[in-house]
Amino acid sequence: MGSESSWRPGDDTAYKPTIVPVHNPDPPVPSPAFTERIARVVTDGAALLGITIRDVAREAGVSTATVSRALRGLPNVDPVTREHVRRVADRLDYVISPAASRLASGRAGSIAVITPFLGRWYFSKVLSGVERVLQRSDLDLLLYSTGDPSEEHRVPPHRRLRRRVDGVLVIGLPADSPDLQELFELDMPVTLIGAHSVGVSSVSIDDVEGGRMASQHLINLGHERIGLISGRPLPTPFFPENDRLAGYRQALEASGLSVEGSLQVPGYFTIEGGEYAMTAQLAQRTPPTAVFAMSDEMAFGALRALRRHGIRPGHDIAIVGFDGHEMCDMLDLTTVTQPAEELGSAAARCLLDLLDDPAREPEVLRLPTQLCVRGSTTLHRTVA
Amino acid sequence: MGSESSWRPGDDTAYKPTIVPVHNPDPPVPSPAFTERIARVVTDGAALLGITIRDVAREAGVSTATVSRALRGLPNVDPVTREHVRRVADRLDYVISPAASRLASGRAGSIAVITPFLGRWYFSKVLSGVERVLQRSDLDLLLYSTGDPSEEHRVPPHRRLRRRVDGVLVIGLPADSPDLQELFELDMPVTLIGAHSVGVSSVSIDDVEGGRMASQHLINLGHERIGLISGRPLPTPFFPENDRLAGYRQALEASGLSVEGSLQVPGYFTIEGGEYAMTAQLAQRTPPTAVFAMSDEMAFGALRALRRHGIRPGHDIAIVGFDGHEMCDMLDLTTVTQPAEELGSAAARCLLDLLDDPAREPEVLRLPTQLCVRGSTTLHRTVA
DNA sequence: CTCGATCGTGGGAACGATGCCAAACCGTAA
DNA sequence: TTACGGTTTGGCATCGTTCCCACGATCGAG
Repeated sequence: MGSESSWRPGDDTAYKPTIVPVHNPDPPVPSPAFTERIARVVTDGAALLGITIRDVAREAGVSTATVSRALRGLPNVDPVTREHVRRVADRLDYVISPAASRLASGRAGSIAVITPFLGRWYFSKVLSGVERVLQRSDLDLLLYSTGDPSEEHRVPPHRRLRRRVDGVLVIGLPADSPDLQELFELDMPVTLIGAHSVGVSSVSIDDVEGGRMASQHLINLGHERIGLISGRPLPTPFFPENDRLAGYRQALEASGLSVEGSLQVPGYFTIEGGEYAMTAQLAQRTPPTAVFAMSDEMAFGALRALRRHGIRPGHDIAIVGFDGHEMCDMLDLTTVTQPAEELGSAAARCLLDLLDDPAREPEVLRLPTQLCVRGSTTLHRTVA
Repeated sequence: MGSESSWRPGDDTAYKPTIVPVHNPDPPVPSPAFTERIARVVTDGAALLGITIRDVAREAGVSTATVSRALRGLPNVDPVTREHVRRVADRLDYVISPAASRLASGRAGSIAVITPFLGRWYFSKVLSGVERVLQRSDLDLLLYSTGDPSEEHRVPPHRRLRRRVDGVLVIGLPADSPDLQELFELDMPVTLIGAHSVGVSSVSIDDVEGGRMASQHLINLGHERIGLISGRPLPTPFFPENDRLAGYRQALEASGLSVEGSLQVPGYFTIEGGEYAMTAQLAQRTPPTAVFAMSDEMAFGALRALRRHGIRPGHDIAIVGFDGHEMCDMLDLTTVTQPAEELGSAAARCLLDLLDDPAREPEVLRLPTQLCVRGSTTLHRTVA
């Protein structure tokens, strides 16, 4: 280490380049408390005890209040003092105790991410985006997975969240869900991802537009019987993809096409589900000539079903997915791309802003989607 | 609510079914502290303050110590007292303050999961398994993503972990990594996932065996030029898949086949990387007749490259992946399946055990892999 | 030169639980 | 009756910060 900058308060305790100041035989005399502390370190093991802010304060010759202010970057600390405190803290390898800090400040220092799934494409991508932003804040990211919103929650997290987090990020819960209402009652900052609700911050895509885009694309190709592979069975009141469904319906109605319930089959957002749904579509007396799957994973399953039946996507039938999964390119699947990771990072930033100033107007962000046309919808269909 | 069970200590403060006990005009007189507290609730807003253990104690007519014991299920509490305290706590909607609890107990009440990636198949599956187990413990799950271990860490988390967590779960960091060494120096319970090291708990698969299984399968089919799509470029000292590579080499050597460096191309565990790697393999003067890709995602990319070149997997070339990705079935890809989610849940259980009793012998678990043969390796090859 | 403002700093009371120890209580045996 | 183990319970110090308030020093304006 280089030369030391000048240093004022309590010059008797001026910075000395000794590594372990305890062994320093010079005045100031080690306070009895400090000696006793060291004794405990020796007997109990250093790891158990750790250095506290008081040790830093004593060693730096200032008060604990000053150490706290200096280390947190608060104003009204002399730059020289601040630097000196930082040095001492560094030298002692001081780590602030989050528990104590949280207790004293009343802040939880962490935010919760609530997601129905972790192992599925969309959710893991969103989470990835969230984490990237949160990493460079000093907030902890607490992860809660609830399982499918239509099922029983494994543990309703609301109770746990109470004094534990400063804000919540919710992925893929429909805005009208009762679970969400409970969450709002906790009144702490919340940002929705992939959903939106009046008076609440949210980052999402325009699902209506996305659904319409996919459907319109099929209509433009001349299709008139357009099937839908939805998520859960359609009478489900609260489900995240109502908007995507609405887009599908609107597009069809706008073109004077009938929206037939028999052409809407649930695929449960899984590959297998998509496969079953496609098979069901094909079993109809008049099968659709085109299918819009509400997620790529279901579309993948649909493609498999088609292959099993010897039906060539893009030739004999048109398929559109939704998400922008990396595999679409491989499988030559037309899809509506959404920026999942960006949804996560934007939402995290949004929540951080909200934490800064809880009175701030809730922000509603819509990120763009894009139709990505591939082989599964190449061939135009002759209008009957 | 129904009738109240009998109740002993301090019968003057016996349970009364009033919702807000403060308004109860009977003795015992509300202590000044309590009145003052309520005043603050009124002015500052109830949400800010919250009910503390003292409120519960006062309302239940017992000491805070008893409340603490009763609510935490500690022994030596009269069942009647316990039930009564529980009821009162419930009625007041009391939530324990994690910060205070942690400060007093010295436990952090949370564990960290450190993973290089979140958005990739393997890691998201493992995380999913971890979360499922941790959910029903009372520990918080803190998520830290580091980015690729070969790159610079975005934030070295070790410092942050110090007083923040009771234990650490590490996914996919090679046991000999320097990062891991630093982690061990924190000396708190650690369980490795997908790696193993002497003296440390770990849950992994037998990667050597897995790599050999895949390679041997190709050898058995009569292949003699077997390419490898690895992760990072091979001279990398610390990378998680050294074992998988070792299995590949062992299998080849055991069959008297030469292990050629030119047949080992990095694919960076991504689809694109796999595609490039496969293209590079094909560009060789004598391309391999079979390829083992160290992950399914890279194998997917390889398949795409093959399609681009008009080469039919299973006919003109054999491909084996590694992981057991759901898409393998769709793409008819032979692969070595590993139980990613179970790795996560087993590791979480292992860490919980370790937290219970830190002196316990470190547990080393190996979960089985399985070769899953599909169309990409069906055709036998005539031995030259 | 005096009077505020402003800045830097220290003292000490919270924050809300836990955990140790002693006290109270209980039933039983001497 | 007393003594005595065992169980319940209460009192209180403690964990390591933050935050409020007070205090002294410095400085420019009147």
